[in-house]
Amino acid sequence: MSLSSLVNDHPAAPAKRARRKEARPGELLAAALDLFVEKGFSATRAEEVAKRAGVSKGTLFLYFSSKEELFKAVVRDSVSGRYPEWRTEIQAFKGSASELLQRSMHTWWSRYGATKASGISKLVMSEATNFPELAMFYQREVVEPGRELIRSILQRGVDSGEFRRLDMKYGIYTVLAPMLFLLMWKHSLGACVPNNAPIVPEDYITAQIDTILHGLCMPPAAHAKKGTKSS
Amino acid sequence: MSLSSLVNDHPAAPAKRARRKEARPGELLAAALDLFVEKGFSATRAEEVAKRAGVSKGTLFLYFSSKEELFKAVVRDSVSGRYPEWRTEIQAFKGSASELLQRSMHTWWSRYGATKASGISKLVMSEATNFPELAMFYQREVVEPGRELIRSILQRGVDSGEFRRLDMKYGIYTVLAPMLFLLMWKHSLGACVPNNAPIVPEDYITAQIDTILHGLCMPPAAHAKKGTKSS
DNA sequence: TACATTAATAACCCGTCAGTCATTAATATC
DNA sequence: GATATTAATGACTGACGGGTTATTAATGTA
Repeated sequence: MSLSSLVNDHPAAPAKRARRKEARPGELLAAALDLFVEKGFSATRAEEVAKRAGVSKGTLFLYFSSKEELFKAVVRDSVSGRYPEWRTEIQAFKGSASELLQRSMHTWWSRYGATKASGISKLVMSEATNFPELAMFYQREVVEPGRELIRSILQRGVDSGEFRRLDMKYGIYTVLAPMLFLLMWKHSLGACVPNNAPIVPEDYITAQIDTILHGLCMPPAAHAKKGTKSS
Repeated sequence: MSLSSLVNDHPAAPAKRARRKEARPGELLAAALDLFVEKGFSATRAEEVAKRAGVSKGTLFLYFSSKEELFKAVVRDSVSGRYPEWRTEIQAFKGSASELLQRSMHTWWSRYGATKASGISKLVMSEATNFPELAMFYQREVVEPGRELIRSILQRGVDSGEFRRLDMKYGIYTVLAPMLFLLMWKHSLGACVPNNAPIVPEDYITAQIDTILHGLCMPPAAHAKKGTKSS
């Protein structure tokens, strides 16, 4: 683009003050997602969001009435929207509950955990107490639906006799805790502390699944077979 | 105290400008811990810490050269100091690795997780990327020693044949992840979102231990015994 | 009582930042 | 081309907050 302006600066030139009402909101949301994930809600500067979107601060407030509204729009745009698709896939899955759980966890990582959008979850956990309105918004739009998805997976295993009978209230956390921990780690200490043995998410998840399904203890039946991994 | 000043305001009166060089640091640390835990690092105001310690802002900076130094002092005072005791207790424990793991997790909660000091862990996870120096300080003084403690517990179980052979690198997270998740939850969404089924930490930990040790799947040997819980 | 020392203070400095508003310029209409 | 409309701007405001410093007063010493 800088080339084009050197070679030919009349047509398709960057246009310093272009009027692009349609494109602005999307560009602002993209810039805001980047910066919220990188710095958190509080530390993100409205002016910097605007600059990254190629616009002045005044313009940002022309499209979003406040920083909080901007944040909510980002969440709706890049997090809540994914649930319907996942719900459908889970319901359509043919196979054992173990397989479903494995696939769901790996898929969740590749489609959400590994993307920029996952930084939003970390941000909310981090700043919930300072911005209770945002926390409640997130709880309603993201946490509750997510809980239901996990519950449906576990319930399938219990109903089929594949899983032990579980107290669902806490059983959900068996899945949720390791995944959210991975997210938090990736976006906090894992991101800024030099580590000679960094977590490889896929390996971490594989290891967690193995323990979630089979536990740390030697299986009672497998008397002499030390160290059996199910993989 | 306000009573004493009404009844008798000459001896033992609050003394507006008392010189108490010995007591200040401790009082400032206590006030800082409260506020850091309540609001986080960035959102905590130096002046408010001073006020809570019954002192002016200038006095705070007389004892701690900056907000970051104040924070480090809080960490040393209320987190790092506990490790030697725990290490000793774990090494001295007589009993199975399962029992040791159970006791360690419950003890960790009652002595750390349930206290104010645990808010420091949440704070660091939350603000690590914005304050990398603090993150590295915490990694060195808290995370690494903690990892070693968990490793020693799991290794004991593997050595005795009680646990399956584990990849220690990820095995540690089997214990660490559910505990840190509980901490994060307690200090974030759990603290500000009204919830009709709040997590009861002791029950959560008990449930997690059960899954960590035995997994979700029905034990292969226990053919018809659906839903067996260990505890 | 006089003087020296230093703990404590409060006003101050300087930078930051969410949100506003008068002004400017790109487009639409005639 | 003239005029109206409105997208976009950037200077501005008001509040905030970490850290400093000149001043004050409590205590120790003689």
